[in-house]
Amino acid sequence: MSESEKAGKPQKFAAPRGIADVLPDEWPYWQYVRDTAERVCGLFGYHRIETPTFEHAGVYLRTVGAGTDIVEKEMYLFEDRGGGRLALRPEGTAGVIRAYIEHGMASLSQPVRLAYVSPNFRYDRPQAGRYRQHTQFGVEAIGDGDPLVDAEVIDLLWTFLGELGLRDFILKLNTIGDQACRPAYIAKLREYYRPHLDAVCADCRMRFEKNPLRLLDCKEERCRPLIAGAPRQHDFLCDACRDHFARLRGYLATLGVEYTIDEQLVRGLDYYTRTVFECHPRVEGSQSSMGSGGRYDGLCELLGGPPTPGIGFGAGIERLILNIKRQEVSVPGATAPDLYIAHLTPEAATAALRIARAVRAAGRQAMVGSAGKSLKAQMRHANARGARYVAIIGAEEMAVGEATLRNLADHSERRVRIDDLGTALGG
RNA sequence: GUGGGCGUGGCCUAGCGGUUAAGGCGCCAGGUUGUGGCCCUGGAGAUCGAGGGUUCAAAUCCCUCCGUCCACCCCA
Repeated sequence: MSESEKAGKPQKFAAPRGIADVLPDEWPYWQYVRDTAERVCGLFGYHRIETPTFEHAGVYLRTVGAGTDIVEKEMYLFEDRGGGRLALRPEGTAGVIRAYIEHGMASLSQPVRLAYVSPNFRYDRPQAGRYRQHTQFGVEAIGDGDPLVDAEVIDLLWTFLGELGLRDFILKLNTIGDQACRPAYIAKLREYYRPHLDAVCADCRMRFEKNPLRLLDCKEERCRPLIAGAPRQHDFLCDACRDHFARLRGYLATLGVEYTIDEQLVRGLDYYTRTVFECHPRVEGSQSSMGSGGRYDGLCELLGGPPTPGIGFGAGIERLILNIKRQEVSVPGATAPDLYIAHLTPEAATAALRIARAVRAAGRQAMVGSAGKSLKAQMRHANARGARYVAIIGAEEMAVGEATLRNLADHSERRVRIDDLGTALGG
């Protein structure tokens, strides 16, 4: 029991750590990003899918990877009352693949093109652009392993960022091989590192065991020389992977997508194969990634489905908004009332209600003033809300069935029949 | 998980040991009888994050906890 409860006062609550409210002032940014995502998905023919906020824990435990931070320390795991082991969604892809398998989407024409905007949960330490609940716009193209689809998905992300009005972003691209060639490379990498394990940082010793690919992007100064001399993944790619990557690069060149090959780029989830990519501003800040993803050709099988290739990306809306603000992209603001109805008597209040309904029926935003407030107060309110017109209705107007219609921009006033207000606002 | 900064009315900030904690924004109300934006006046609103300690005296110093922000890590 808290101190305040002992004192008999109700406890005050704050949102849980790392969980943010989106307040009305922020909403225009959200709406802008969501609308843009929806529009671009429409252009590419990606259809919306909505999977549940929680799944059987195994959906993530089996796919994301045993050594990953997500599984090891970030998942929100809980039991329901029936004893089922569940997990709040930590990432978007696994649940979509589960739905793909469960609903037999393999029998649709492939690839199945899906898109979603949904909250993800990770128990991580919050900081700028990092939350315990964040919202991802994600896209998945499932059932076609050709690099043409890789190019399409990357183009979708690229187009999306461009449509958002973001500038100066670039694409980092890499291939991390597949089940055929990656094991051999990892063995080679381990062989190379093994004699030097006492020279590298503690994190790298752990990476050596759990996620050797990550050895390559350690930022510790002492680990750098070793990285420089490490065997390169690209030298170990099988012919199929090499060809896949080469064709993808050709497609991207055609599209004019500006990218840099980053052999250090690996992903935090184990299921990725071949293509991995990440978009970020040319001038990198922390947490500035604007979207990243990759191919996951073995994922479907991990969830008991047929062998099915797939590729997708996720983009964090909070971070996109961070970048939108940093780049001062202008977004459409909140809407304002077309008509604010100020009323001065109880009878006028009733009329105001009727007028508001008529105006709204004509497709325009109407707001009724607060009862019992002075005209001055209502005018101030109308102005603060950015109303275009104010209809003033007092005893004088009521007597003749009219309203005084004031244009707040040019201060002009005229009398309008109350019944005509719905249409009197013009264009 | 590691390191650092910060916690004063809804928001931003002043005060950094000594009378009733100050200002700005916002909110509310007035500035003649029914009229906004600027301006003026007034008002509401703070147990100075919480607990403990030092002191005659603490928002101000010390400790603990909590929260928050930033960075590392990781990632969206």
